[in-house]
Amino acid sequence: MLERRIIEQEKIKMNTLQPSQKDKRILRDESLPSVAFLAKSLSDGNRLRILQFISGGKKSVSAIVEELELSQPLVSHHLKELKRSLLVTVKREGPFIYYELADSRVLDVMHTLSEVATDLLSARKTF
Amino acid sequence: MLERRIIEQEKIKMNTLQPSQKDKRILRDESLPSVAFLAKSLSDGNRLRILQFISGGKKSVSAIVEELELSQPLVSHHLKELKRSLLVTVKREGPFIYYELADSRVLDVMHTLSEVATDLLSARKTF
DNA sequence: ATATCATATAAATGAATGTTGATATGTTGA
DNA sequence: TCAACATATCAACATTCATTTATATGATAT
Repeated sequence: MLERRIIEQEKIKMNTLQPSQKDKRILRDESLPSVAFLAKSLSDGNRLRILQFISGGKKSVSAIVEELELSQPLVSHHLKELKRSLLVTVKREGPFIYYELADSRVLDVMHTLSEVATDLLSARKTF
Repeated sequence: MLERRIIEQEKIKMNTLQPSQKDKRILRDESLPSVAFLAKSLSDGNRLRILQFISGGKKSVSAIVEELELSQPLVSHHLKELKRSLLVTVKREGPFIYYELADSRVLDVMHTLSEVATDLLSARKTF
């Protein structure tokens, strides 16, 4: 019999009714690409290190290079990526170009993801 | 003269002193790879749609396929990726395999990133 | 003007990723 | 056992991405 399948289909229908009212955290589908785009910017360890470093105030490229011990072109590349996602702002001062964190909420996001990772990993080992 | 450069170097040194005390949101370097890994899982629009859909309760693969109008192998692939990052849990029930959101905080992260994206884009147009 | 410093860009490469189409595995009901 | 369904895996492909090395652009000081 196909009872199980039919029940399954009904559950699907019920669960998809008015999805936006069930949880205020639900986002509209149109906003997901932007979220994915920002998340992609946060998906590289070196970029996260850069963001964290410049969160202490504007930093020049050479300062980032020295602090993170990465090659200058690599840092420039990642900064270009971060600029493309608007996560950093740029300001020229004399020969230096300073990069600054555009929105401190990305630090909150990083912090939350870190906690989630810790919890998920510890739960993983609990069995 | 090299005064400017020297001053620059001093500023760098001052700003990097005791970085962990300056802002409690600063993470240890060792935790950044985990954050990057989770962010990578959130960096695809289809995966975000899946996460959002299953946030309403456990969903079978076929339910996801129908709701999101994606091919079944593609959904399976993304679910495998989400499982790899521990963001979803799996439970077999009869012929169906149900996926569930492992941690609702990823919804908060998505929401925050959405707000950040909105604000950054609107600031972009303000000039 | 020119040498030096700060940063960006270009070219090349290897690795990872998203997607599709075809096929395999596993479960259920007859 | 067998047919039908649910899901996973495989192979192939195009694309993106992180990184390196080399070079170009732009600002400053002499």
